[in-house]
Amino acid sequence: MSAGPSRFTLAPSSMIDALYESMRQRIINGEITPGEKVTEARVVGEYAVARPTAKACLERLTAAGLLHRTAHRTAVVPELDVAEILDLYFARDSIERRAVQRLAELGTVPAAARNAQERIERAVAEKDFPHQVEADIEFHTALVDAVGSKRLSRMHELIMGEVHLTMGQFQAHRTTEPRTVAAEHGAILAAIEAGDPAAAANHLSRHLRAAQDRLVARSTGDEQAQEPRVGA
Amino acid sequence: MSAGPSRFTLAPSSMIDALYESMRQRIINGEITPGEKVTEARVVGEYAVARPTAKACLERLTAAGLLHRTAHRTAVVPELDVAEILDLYFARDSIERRAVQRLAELGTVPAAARNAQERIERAVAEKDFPHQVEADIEFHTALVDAVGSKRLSRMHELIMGEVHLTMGQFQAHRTTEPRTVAAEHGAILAAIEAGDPAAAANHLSRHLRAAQDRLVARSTGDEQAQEPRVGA
DNA sequence: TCCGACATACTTGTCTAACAATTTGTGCGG
DNA sequence: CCGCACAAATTGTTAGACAAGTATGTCGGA
Repeated sequence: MSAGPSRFTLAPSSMIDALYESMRQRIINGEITPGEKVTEARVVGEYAVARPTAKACLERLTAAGLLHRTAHRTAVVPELDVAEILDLYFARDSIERRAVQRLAELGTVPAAARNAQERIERAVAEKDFPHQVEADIEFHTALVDAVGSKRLSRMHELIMGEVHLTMGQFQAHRTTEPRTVAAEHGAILAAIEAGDPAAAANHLSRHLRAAQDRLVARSTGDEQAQEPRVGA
Repeated sequence: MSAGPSRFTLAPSSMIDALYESMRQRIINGEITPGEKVTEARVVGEYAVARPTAKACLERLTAAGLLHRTAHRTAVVPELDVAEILDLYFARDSIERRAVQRLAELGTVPAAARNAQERIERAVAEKDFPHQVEADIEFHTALVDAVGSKRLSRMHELIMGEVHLTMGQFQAHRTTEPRTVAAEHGAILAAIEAGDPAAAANHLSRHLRAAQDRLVARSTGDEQAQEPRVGA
């Protein structure tokens, strides 16, 4: 219609949304390290926004599990211990297992999942770890979204922030084994296509279990090596 | 300790929390009917609070599914159609089914659940429908919480607001069958105590299916009787 | 030297006031 | 009867301010 002075706003149309996205990226990519304090005043200073805006942003991040906050205390980026990793993956398995079961019953393999898997392989070839992590998240999110349940997707989204957080921190150690991951993803999709709910669920649970074990192994191994090393 | 001028604040220590609780009760009990608009200015006028406070309250209610809101539009109490009821109960079943499975594996019957069941029977005897609904919610919440997974509980909480909403609206029709409900609850607990995950899950799914069918039946029946009647 | 109480600084919770941007409703004219 | 422009209502965001709570540091006493 009117080719007037309208600007295309790729920004999420809302100041708070944009803030949230930016802060989310920074936390996930490890730019803001676990244990680091994030005050409202700091956000105000870094982005030139008003304090209520920063406050709303921190509240959203807290709701997504990317920040921890109590009463009148400063928000901090959480460092998940072993118990919380187990809890997180139990919740994750509950949702995704149900999702792939339903998908197998319907026999519908989501195109978005195949798409994400291709992107994973491309990122692996280019040794682009951030995109590899992102594509992996998208693969699992695509599975859940394909069920078509708004509420299942919302519940999944509620915990995937924390999952992303653990993987982002994990990425610094770059000990992922992309070949195994690709094979496991393929097995899940194959079981869905074959219409075998039990097999799909089992493949998924094994896949998640492997990821969980890697995280736990790193977490316990890091216990005495808290400080980041400085030299090679 | 100074026994000074400290007042005992039973209110949830935060203005916004108190507001949220009050509004939540009013929406669930049907005082604010589905389809009714809830502007920020209205909340400001009714509670004598500042607009930012009211805004934060509405945002929380929206996150809990008790209000629907888009962009610059006024928030409204949602009326769930059949498709959304099915979606809601699919999500609910996913969580609670997993919970009772895990409980049966551990063989631990939560005391809070038995407690809630007693309260249901008492409310039924006194024909106190609001408390009956509340105790029923607490029964199911107790099952999930007993698993001990913070994140599973949070996901459950995310959708139970909407469940409470449907039951609150349902309550006006008072067509629940308390005897059947008590028997179904008992069967679930028995299966958990017996350590039979599959049986517990099946009992639970049947129970939820029955509740869902009642809601759907009412919803389709109400389709042509939209307006509330004025006379007896 | 060590421990505890008080004072101070920092951070968050909430309010008042205001302006900007967007949606919705209404009335006029074609 | 339909479309367009204007006006009202509502929300998004900002600024500044004060109160309340927490954490920290210092000082005095044992």
